[in-house]
Amino acid sequence: MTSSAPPPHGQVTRSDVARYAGVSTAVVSYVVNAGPRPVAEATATRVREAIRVLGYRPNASARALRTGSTRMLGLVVPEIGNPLFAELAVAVEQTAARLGYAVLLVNSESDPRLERHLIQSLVARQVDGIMLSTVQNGSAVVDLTTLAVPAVLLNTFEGREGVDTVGVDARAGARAAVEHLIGHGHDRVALIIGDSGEGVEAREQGWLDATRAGGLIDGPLVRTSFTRRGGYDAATRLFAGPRPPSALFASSDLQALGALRALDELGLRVPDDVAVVCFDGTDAADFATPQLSTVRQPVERMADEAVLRLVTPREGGPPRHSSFVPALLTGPSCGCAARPLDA
Amino acid sequence: MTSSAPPPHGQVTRSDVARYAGVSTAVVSYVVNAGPRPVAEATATRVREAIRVLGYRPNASARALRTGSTRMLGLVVPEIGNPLFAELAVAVEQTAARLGYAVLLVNSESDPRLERHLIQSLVARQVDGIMLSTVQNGSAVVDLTTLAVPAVLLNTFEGREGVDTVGVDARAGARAAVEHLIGHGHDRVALIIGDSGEGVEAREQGWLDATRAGGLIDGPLVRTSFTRRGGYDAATRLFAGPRPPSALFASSDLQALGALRALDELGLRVPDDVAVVCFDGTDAADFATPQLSTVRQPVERMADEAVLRLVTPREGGPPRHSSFVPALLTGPSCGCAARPLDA
DNA sequence: ATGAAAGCGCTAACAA
DNA sequence: TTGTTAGCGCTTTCAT
Repeated sequence: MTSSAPPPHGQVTRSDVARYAGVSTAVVSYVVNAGPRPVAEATATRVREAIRVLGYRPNASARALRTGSTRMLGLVVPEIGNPLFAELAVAVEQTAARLGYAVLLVNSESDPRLERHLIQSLVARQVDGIMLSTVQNGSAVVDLTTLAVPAVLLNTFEGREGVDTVGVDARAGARAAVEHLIGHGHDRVALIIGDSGEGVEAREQGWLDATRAGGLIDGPLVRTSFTRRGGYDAATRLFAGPRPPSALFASSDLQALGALRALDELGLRVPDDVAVVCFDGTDAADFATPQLSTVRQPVERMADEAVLRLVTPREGGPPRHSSFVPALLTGPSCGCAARPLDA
Repeated sequence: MTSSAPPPHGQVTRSDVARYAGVSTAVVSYVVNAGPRPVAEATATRVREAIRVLGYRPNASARALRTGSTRMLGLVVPEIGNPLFAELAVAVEQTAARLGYAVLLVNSESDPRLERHLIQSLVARQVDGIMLSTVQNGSAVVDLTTLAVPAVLLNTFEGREGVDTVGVDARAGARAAVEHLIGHGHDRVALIIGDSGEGVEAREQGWLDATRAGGLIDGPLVRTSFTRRGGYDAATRLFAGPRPPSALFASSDLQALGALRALDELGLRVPDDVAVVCFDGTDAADFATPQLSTVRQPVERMADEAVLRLVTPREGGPPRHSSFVPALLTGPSCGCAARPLDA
């Protein structure tokens, strides 16, 4: 039993370990980081033992200061209560964790001012990269390019000047959804569309593509928030008018959920009186009553791509846009058969 | 126009600012931190100008290393896809932000092993405190007390040895819910209960309290996960038997959502054939079809309390338990009138 | 294979 | 009121 008890107060540092193991602090570093210089196996064992005995934990702040990397990524979402963003956050976190990064997840609550503030705060905390699911189309992006922190924009439909982007081909997805409704014989397909944020125009365009290709006159359109509440209000308004639609395409699962509620209150049955299809493809759509037909965003793949972009920064070259293809999942809400629920 | 351009590469540091403003680095610190020593207004203005011109941002890692505080809190939740935890996360984030703290939010996916790992990783990142909404009842808590990081357990029904706890009086809430169903004339109230995690026993106990006080025989009980899927499976099973219940109490909003779906598939109407009440009181319950009667957890107040506990550590004294009283929100799913939706 | 030591950017005690 | 400076814990270059 040698001396070298852990210090009475304060944290155990690398030099406590070094002293206990009878080596230099450099060697402790080599052991902890498995490099960059080799260490004799016997020495390494002694060091590991010292670490265990003393309960040593490396100080991440010191390491970050020294290396210039916190191994943290920032993720900004408009609202974590939206299952799409919840799923995205989970996927991002998992991918990041696999690569040794932690994720600082923050909520902009769809507020551009708050969004800006949060981005600044992430930068101040020295995150190694920022993923932004932005509310707005322009301003925050400017910040991003002048930030000196790698950034990627998530949920964008198309590329952006000066930033990497990752998104889904929302136009094609929306078009497929509406074409499917037309295939069911509907000739008046209303659109419930988000009032801001990325990909709104694309979804609207896809809806137009399909209605026009199908020779339909443009159906009614309501612009509202991406929430349950938005969908509820929109559906209520759509069916208050004189010529209600026979089908509904909602730009988010959440909006469709709200619409289902409104339709129920109006005594309209889905899909008999009104067919419904939506966009996102989260669990919430799977378990809605009736199960919602929905355009599934490949959240995991988008998350992987975004994280990879940040942690393997490409040298030079123009910013890139990755577009993923969404898949239409059909279900009873448009008159198709139910799909099996995930286990 | 003096010299002192920002350094060609690398970050602008406090000494760049000091040089530009013609002061010492200490003064820059005093200005940035508004203390601890006073600075002449003229000097402060010059410093602020320098900060602006050079685009200086304090390095959080260096500050953390120096002060021993990262001003970050960790929040561990079992699943961010559950709206209860999403709401909790938002509330925690807001309270923390107000006090100058950021929140590292992580997902344990209800996996005890992962939960442990995440807690360790939060400690390694030097968070100033940890909030844990734990999956399990015992083991992780042990970790917590030996962690040398302030911790508080969220979503607990009662106090715990050695840790601060914050929770809801789930037993009283469950009892109120079930008594309400009995008041509607139901004499066979099934319980769909979570299979692990905090507060499970309390909810079960509250259900028992009510059925026994009402002179009912104990209804059927299904133990399942806290998810939509769990509720769906449980309801399916409950109504496959010979003597189905006339009412259902589910231990989470999500379970109730799943149950609604199952009931619909079985051709049972709510509340005519089966009444449903659940626990949590999230937005999801508000917008379900039909609107769910639910026991609302005061998420914001619990979050406030948890954050406050961590950032204002009390000296000595035994750990404390804060219990909040939930409120029963009635709605059509049990036969009451709909409640107005939040704006 | 290992050790000594510089220095990352910041805060605050001490000096002036 | 302001300046000087030690040192937080770590990584890594340069010696040995």
